[in-house]
Amino acid sequence: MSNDDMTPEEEAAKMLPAGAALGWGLVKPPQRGPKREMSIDLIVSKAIEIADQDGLAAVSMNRIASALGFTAMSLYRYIPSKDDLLILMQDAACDIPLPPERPPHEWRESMREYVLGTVAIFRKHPWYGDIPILGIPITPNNLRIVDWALRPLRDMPLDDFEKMSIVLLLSGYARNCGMLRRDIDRAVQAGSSEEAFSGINYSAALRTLVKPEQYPDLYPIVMSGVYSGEKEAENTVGDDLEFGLERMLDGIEQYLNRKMGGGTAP
Amino acid sequence: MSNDDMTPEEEAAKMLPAGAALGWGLVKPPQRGPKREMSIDLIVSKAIEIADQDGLAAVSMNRIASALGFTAMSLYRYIPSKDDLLILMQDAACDIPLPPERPPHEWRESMREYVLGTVAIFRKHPWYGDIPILGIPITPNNLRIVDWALRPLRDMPLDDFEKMSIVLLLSGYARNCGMLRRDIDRAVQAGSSEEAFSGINYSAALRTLVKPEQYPDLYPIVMSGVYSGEKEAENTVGDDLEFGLERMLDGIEQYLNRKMGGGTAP
DNA sequence: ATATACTGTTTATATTATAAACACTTTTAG
DNA sequence: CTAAAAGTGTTTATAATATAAACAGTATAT
Repeated sequence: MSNDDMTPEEEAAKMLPAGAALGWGLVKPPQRGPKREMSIDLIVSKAIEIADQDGLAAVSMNRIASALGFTAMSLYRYIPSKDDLLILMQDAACDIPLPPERPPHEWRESMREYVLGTVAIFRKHPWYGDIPILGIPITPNNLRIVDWALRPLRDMPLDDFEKMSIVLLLSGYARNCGMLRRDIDRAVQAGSSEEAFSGINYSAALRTLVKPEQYPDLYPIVMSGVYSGEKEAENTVGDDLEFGLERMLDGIEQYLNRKMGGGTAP
Repeated sequence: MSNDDMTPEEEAAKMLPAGAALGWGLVKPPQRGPKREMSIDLIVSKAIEIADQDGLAAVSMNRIASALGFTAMSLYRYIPSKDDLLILMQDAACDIPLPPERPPHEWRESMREYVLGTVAIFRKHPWYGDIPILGIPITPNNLRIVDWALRPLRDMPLDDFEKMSIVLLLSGYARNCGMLRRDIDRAVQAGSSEEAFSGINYSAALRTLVKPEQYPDLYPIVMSGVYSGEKEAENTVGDDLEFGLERMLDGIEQYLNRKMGGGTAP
C-alpha cells in the first residue's frame, strides 16, 4: 500500500475525474480475469452513434448496451458512471485533424479557421453542446483544441494572461455560434417542410405581444421580421457568425497595434 | 367551436409553448370549481428558492410541492409540465430593474452596463445557465432584456440585421462570462477552505500530462500556472470579463467609424 | 493447485415525470 | 332552485432512469 511505487502519470490520474483519467489512457487494463468482450472505445463510439442519430437524451446505459448486445450493467465494468461516459464522448468529438499551421502574419485567417473548425464540431455532433461544461478543459483532445487556438498567438507580444483571455473570447464565441447553428440545423430538420427556424413559428405571436410602449427598441425589429429570422434572405450582414467574428478580430488587432507601441491611431 | 371569438392575444397564446403563454399571462384563470390554494407565482418562486439553495437538479415536482405543503400532482393543475416551469423560472430571473437610459454618446458604458447586468443574473441565480436555451427569447421579461441591449443602438446608423448581430455578440459574451463566473463562485463556495478554482485541483495533474511535444503552445501556459487559474493574483488583464468586453467594444466602434463615412483609418 | 481478480448477468432499489381515476367544490345554464 | 359542467387537490399506478449487490463462471499469478 505504499504510494511511492507510482509513476507520475498514475498519481496524476488520481487527481482527475475518472472520465478524464480514462481519456488520458491512465487506467491500466486488468491483468487477470476473463477476456473483455468490449472496450471503452467501442462503448464510446456506440454512444456517439446513438447521440448523433437520436440526440443526447436517447443515450441511456440500456440503449448503448443493447445496441452492443450486452446488458446495461456490463458497461460499468468499463466506465464508472454515465457522467464519465459523457466526458469521454465530449473528448472523442474533439478528436479532429487540425489544419496545417499558417505563417504568423495570417493570424486573422488562423483564428477564423479555429472558430469555424470548432463550430464544425457542433454541426457534426449536435449533442456536443448539450454536455454541460464543468470546468476548464482537461481531456487530451479538448486540450489539443486549446493548443490550436493558442497557435496564432505564439509570437505575439502578449503575456499568458492576455493569451488566455483571447482564447476565452474566441472559444466562447465559437461555442455560441456552434449552438446557434445547431439550433438552426435542428429546426430545419424538424420542420423542413414547414418552417425554417424556431423563431418563425412565434413570429405572428410576437407581433401581437410586443408592444411599442414596453419594448420601444425591440418593437420595430419584431415588426420587420428580422427578430424571428423571418427575413433572413435580405440579411446585409452575411452569416451571423461572420459579423461578430470580424468585430472581435478588429478589436484584437487594435489591441495589438496599441500594444506594439502606439500605431497611427491615437 | 368557432375560432373567431378570440382576442389576438388568445390566438397568439396557442402558437407559443405553454410556458411562454403562461409567462405572458395569456392563460385565463378558471371560472368555476373550488378556489385555488396555490398560484403560478407561488410555485415558480418556491422553485427558484430551491434552485438558488440546492441547484437546479434539486428542483423536482415533489420537492416543490412538499415545500408548499401539497402533493406533486397538484402542481399540474397550474403548470402543464416541468419544462414549462423551467421557462417560467428563466423568465422570472430576468425580471430585474433596468438602469436609466444614458445619452447616446455614452453607448460604450451602456453596453458595459448591459453585459454586467446580465452577468449579475447568473450570479444571483447560479442555475440560470443550466436551463437549456431552446430558441430565441420569447418570454416577456427575457424580451425586456433584449430591448435593453438594443437601447444604445437606437440612433446608430445600423439596419436591423446589424443591430441584432451586435446584440447576439454581446448577449452571447454575457452568457459565457456569466457561466464562467458561476463556475468560479461554485468552486469558491465548494472548496472555500481548500482550493480557489476548479482548475487548481487539476493543476498538478496537467503539469505531468501536458507535454511540450503534443501541446507546444499550451505547455508554457500550463507550466506558468496561468491555465488553471493558479496565478490569478498577478493577472495583467484584470477581470477576464473586462478584457474581452473592451475588445468587442473596440471592434464595434471601428465598425461604426468605418460605416459613418470612412474615418481617419484606411 | 488454488487464491485472486475480473467477467457479464440477474435482481433489486430509489428517483424521476406524469397519466388516470377519485371525491369534493364552486359556478353557471335551465 | 337544480342539475350539469368545470375545476380542485389526492391517491394510485406506470414507465424510465442510473446504479448497487450478489452471482456463477474464467483467466492469471503464486
